[in-house]
This record gives sequence, structure tokens and C-alpha cells, in this order.
Amino acid sequence: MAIKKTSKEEILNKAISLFKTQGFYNTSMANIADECGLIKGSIYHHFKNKDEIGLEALKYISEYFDKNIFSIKDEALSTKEKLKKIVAKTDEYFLNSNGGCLLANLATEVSSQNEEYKAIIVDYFKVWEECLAKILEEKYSKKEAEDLAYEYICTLQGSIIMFNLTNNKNRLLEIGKKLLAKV
Amino acid sequence: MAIKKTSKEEILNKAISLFKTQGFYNTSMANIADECGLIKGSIYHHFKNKDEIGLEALKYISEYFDKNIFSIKDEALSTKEKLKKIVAKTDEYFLNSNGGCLLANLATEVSSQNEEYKAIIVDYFKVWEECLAKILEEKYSKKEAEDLAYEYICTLQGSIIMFNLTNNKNRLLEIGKKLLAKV
DNA sequence: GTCTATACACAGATAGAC
DNA sequence: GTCTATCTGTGTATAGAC
Repeated sequence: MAIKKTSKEEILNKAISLFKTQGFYNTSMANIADECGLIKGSIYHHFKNKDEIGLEALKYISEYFDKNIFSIKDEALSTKEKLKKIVAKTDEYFLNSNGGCLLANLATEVSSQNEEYKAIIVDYFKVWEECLAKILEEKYSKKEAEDLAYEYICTLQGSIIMFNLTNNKNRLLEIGKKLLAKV
Repeated sequence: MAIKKTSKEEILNKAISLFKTQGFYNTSMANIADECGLIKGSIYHHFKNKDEIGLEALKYISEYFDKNIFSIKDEALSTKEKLKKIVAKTDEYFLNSNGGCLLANLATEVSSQNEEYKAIIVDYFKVWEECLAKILEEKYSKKEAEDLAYEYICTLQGSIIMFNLTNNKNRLLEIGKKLLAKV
């Protein structure tokens, strides 16, 4: 029976899941290792330390959004269709993301302690807002578009917190619907 | 030089401040004791354990909102004036609350691990929503009022996360202004 | 790449002197 | 009510065998 090689990405995904559901500081290296069927010492073969796991986790999610969601703004679709596609992908992501939004969670838990984390989180929300604003500018003024984008992201983030508490899917989906009604 | 008696409320306030800014699990009994000019063992004279501090912290903030903000719904004022007063007090609270909203923060960090915490947090948001909905029902249908209340709370909570990241006061204040524009 | 073993620091918590 | 002292568990991290 060959020893299974655990990929870095596999460990990262397990770590992300734990960070989201039980918090960063409340997740130990042993917890992460357990999830991967490893022993805690083995994780250090893949990552220098716990901080590096957190950092790569933030980058991983941020890049996922860049590649799979924010990139939609440049597709050859109508304003409404672009927004619809982004909202659908965003809703799908968060409906299935147990524990909510990693970047928002680490923003409250860790960012005041770690400037490197904070910079990534700030950038994530900035890029997200710019993505939506760019699309909305096709129908609104620059200022109105920015305000709508910002408000949507805030409302969605608040709604994700509520979704984690109450499990009410419809209320989460309403947020995207209301944005779509505006174009 | 007499030994200073530290009150339970004093310890609670220091603990709340630390929980908000650096997270619950990342705050040790020694951290809390330090803030109070005590040694960690002394905290146990006032609280059974760390979990109890978290629990009382949640109750303390929840009761503050009940007494000082949510109670405004029953004052003898016009719809607009009641809402205005609530928004002003809410904005004031969060503009000065370093680290954001304790209940929202613990919702993401701890609530999935602790049903007692979760129940208090769920109730806090429920009472908040009912408070706003009751006022809004003076001008809107029950369903519309509930939706507006829910949306405002979500947007504000998201905005508090952003405020912690960017320190942009105006964007936080916009949320309340937009609610007021609706009555 | 994973394991065993271990070092070391710090966590939460308790006992008892003052 | 606060202190000193201490227990015990667990945290992060490392060294070296397989």
C-alpha cells in the first residue's frame, strides 16, 4: 500500500474550510493535518508555518474570484447579462461556502494583527468593487456606479453572516436580485 | 497604597475591546488581565472561565443595544424622528467601536462551535430587525418593512467590516442616510 | 513525503498565602 | 481581591529516521 502524496492545494483547501468554519486561531496545525489524514509535523514539509497557510489561503480565494468571477466584466455580453452571470456565480459560491467569506472573516479576526493579510483583503474588496462599478457605469454615472457596487458588496457580506446564522437561502439570493433589478 | 478593586464590568469592557480587535481565540486570559493591570489567575475570581467572559460579553453588548437603541422604537416620536434617532445612535456606536461589531465577529469566529453564543447572536439580530421593522411598518407593508430592516442591518454590518479595513467614515454614514431617505 | 519524537512556549485553570 | 506558584494540556515548530 503506497503512501499517498498529499498535494499542497489539498492541504490548503482543508485549511480554508477549517479557517472559515472554526476561525483561524482556533484551527491548529493538528486540526489541519487530521483533515488531510496526516500528522501535524508533516504539514511543515509543504508550508513554512501557519501564517504562510493563512496567507496562501487568502491569495487562493482571491485568485479564484479574479479568475472565475471578476473576469466576467470583460466578456462580450450585455450589461445585464454580465451582471447576471456575476451574481449567479457569486451566489453559487457563497451558498456552498460553509462558514462564509474567508476574506471577510479574517478581516475581523486577523487583519489588525497582520498587515500582509490586511493588504490582500483590502485589495480583494477593491477589485470586486471596481469590477461591479465598471459594469454599472454602462448605465450609471461613475459615482452612482461605485456607490451601487459598494452597497451590494456590503449587503452581501452582511447577508452571508446572517445566512451562516439562519440558513435562509432566499434572503441571501434577494441581494443579487435587487442589484439586477437596477440595470 | 491600597490595592485597587477591579470591577467585573471593568474586566468585561477590556475583554470586549480585545475580542473585537484581535479575536476571541487570539485573546488570552493573560491579555485580558494585562489590560486590567492584573495577573491572569485573578480573573478567575470574577469569572468561572473564558467561555463565561465571552458569554457575558455578548449579553452585555446585546443589553446595551436593547436599552439604549432598540428601546427608541417605543418613544413618542414621529416615524422619521424615531428612525433618525436610532440611526444616529447606531452610527455613533460603530464609528467609535474599534474592531467592529462584537456579535457579528463572534458569529463568524465562534458561533458554529458554541450553541449558547449562537442563540444570543441570532436573537440580537432578530430583535434589531423587529425594532426597525416595527417603525417602518408605520409607512410600509409588513413584508416591505421587514425587508428594508433586514437589508439595512446587512448593509451596515458589511459596511462595518469595510470601515475597519479602510477607515472611511462617510461610507459608513451613507448607509443610515439611505435608510432615512426611505421614510 | 510521512513518520516518530521532542523542544519549548503559552494556553486555561486551580490552590492557597496575603 | 490580588498575588505567587504550579498543574496540565495543547500550541507551533524542528530534527532526523524511514
